[in-house]
Amino acid sequence: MSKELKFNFNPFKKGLNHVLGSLEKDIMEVLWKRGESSVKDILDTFPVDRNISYSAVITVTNRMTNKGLLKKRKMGKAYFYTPVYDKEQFFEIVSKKVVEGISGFSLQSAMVHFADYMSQMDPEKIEYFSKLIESKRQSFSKKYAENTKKT
Amino acid sequence: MSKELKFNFNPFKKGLNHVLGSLEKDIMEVLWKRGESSVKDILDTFPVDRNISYSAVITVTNRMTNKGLLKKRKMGKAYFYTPVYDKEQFFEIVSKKVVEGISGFSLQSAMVHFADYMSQMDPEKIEYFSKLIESKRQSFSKKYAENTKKT
DNA sequence: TGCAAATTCTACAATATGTAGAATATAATG
DNA sequence: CATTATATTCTACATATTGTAGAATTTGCA
Repeated sequence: MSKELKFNFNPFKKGLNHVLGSLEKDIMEVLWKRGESSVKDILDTFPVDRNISYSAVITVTNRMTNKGLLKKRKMGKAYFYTPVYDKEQFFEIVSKKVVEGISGFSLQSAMVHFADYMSQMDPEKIEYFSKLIESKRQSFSKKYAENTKKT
Repeated sequence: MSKELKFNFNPFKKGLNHVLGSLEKDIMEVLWKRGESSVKDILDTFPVDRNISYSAVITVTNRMTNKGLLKKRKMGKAYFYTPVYDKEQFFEIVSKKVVEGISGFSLQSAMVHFADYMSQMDPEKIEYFSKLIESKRQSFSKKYAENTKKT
């Protein structure tokens, strides 16, 4: 029943808007900050000059629930919404899926451009990544050697 | 005037369908294979049982032109379409943009998942990437050292 | 039981993509 | 130059996603 999380990645947007619409993003951020909240709670966090109807928010929270982003629970007369994934998990899931997707799309290009991107980063990041890859490389060699031996 | 290429990346699809709709993909592939072609040329490459109208193809080729995927040129009575980017360039552009996007989204996660993905690849890929990163790392350290010296 | 508050339903807008019919334009040819 | 085959343009509908909201209905609580 619980839908699998599906999303698109828009490379031309920023931050959460890579993955979420503008209102969806605002709602997610409110929920990550406040935790379980009602539509009224969410509306209350919006600046007064943001003219957005109760209905609009409810429609979007329900759509997000159907998309697997939120879960809802009735308390008193209102529904309260909670993110299915906390912020860290969400970024992890998106990153994993996009990295796998782009690697499958063109591993060679992905490697090159990732390396390029890294090279513009601060040395610590590159060091970190370099070591990460090296450890992967070694653990793989080890496994590979073992398998070879077995065969 | 010539529009900048814009696209979305759908991590849940495969190959070119990560970026293109089904008909768009088929058209791109025909054009990459045949080179500059008319709508009729494109239609002729489709299997007979694929009932698709002339209008449908023309509409999509024109939309692709507006999106910056194709350029068109009148020859005789018909327009002929050509990809703005060859296949390799196109994969490069998409990879670069998506890698930059996902790195900006969460560099830490991207690094980890990219390393994970690599670790499932064959050793040659990991070796290659390991060396790529290492060379980037070293050239960066060098530049960094120089800049430090200067300051 | 009655009302305030919340939900559901429905619907419209914009964008993206697939699809195609009707009307119109145009090149080539007799 | 008129006819005709063919290509284009225009328009429009379908589905999907996201933003938006009014109207009708439900419901919890006082």
